[in-house]
Amino acid sequence: MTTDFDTLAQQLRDEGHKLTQPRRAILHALLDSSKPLSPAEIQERGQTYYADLGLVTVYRTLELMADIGIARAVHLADHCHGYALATPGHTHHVVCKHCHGVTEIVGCELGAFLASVADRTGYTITGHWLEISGICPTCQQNLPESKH
Amino acid sequence: MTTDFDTLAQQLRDEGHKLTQPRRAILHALLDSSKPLSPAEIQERGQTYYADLGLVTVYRTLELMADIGIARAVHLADHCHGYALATPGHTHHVVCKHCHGVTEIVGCELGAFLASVADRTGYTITGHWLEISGICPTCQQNLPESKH
DNA sequence: GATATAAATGAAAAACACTTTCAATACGGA
DNA sequence: TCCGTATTGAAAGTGTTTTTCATTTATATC
Ligand SMILES: [Mn+2]
Ligand SMILES: [Mn+2]
Ligand SMILES: [Zn+2]
Ligand SMILES: [Zn+2]
Repeated sequence: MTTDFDTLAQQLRDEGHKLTQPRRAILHALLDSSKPLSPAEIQERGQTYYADLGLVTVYRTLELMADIGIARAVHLADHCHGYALATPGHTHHVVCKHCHGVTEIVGCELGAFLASVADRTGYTITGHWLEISGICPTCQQNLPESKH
Repeated sequence: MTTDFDTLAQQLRDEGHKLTQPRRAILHALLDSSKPLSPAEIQERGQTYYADLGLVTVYRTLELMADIGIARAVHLADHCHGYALATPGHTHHVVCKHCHGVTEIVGCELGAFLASVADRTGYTITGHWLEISGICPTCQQNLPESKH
């Protein structure tokens, strides 16, 4: 159940990537932390494992690890890059990975889930983001073949 | 039900803010669009309504409108600022608005909701973000008073 | 263990996104 | 119409992410 270093390292190898010192350092940094880290934080912590670790490599490696499924990007509340009018009633969005079109989902059915989160964590919940990604109907038609 | 220009403009006035040409232009730009726009896109489109619209004003106005509840920030998939290991089983996070601590939520209870989204929109759903914000138990104790 | 080769790296610079400062302007009440 | 203040845009500053490219490193093969 616990993801350990060797398992993650092997996943890299299995996907045909090299197991380099920078990548080892980044894995260790992520394993050490109980919370999401910014690229700069990952560089800083990773340098205790590999002193020359560069920031550019951190960016590249995180992208690679996210592609493979080893790491995941977590949006922090700052630096939001899009705005929409706040339609009454609270909505969410589905974004097409291919054409980047956005479809609004009216209605939010997270009430019960959020209540249970409040229960389990002790947090007072004040807001949430939900964004769904997929392929829109139009793009499904135009690209019935490839995968990436 | 439809949010029209006059209603939104009046909301600005009601909150004690001036109804300026830049703000009008930004409202029009947002009303025109069916999807979330970046600040730069809003400036560009807003300039068809007010040619001198500056980007700084766009940032300030969006923040104001979000405070009032007229606009909302929507995270687009780019420019993520944090990474975490993809723990097995798919998790979400609650982020404390005060201390920025992060608590992981194990388990995802969105299956039924996502299925209904697929039904309603025709999208093939390939992934989702859910992030919850609130005040953690510790911060609730340390700040039982103020609001902002 | 040495060698060959492509993948991966870090430095530097460029591109981009966002914020702060401040003098000039425009809104809205009187 | 006039006035006081909220609001504005230019400019400069800060921090983040990407691109480019010469060098280095991992690994497969010998
Ligand atoms: Mn919701
Ligand atoms: Mn989920
Ligand atoms: Zn599409
Ligand atoms: Zn907290």
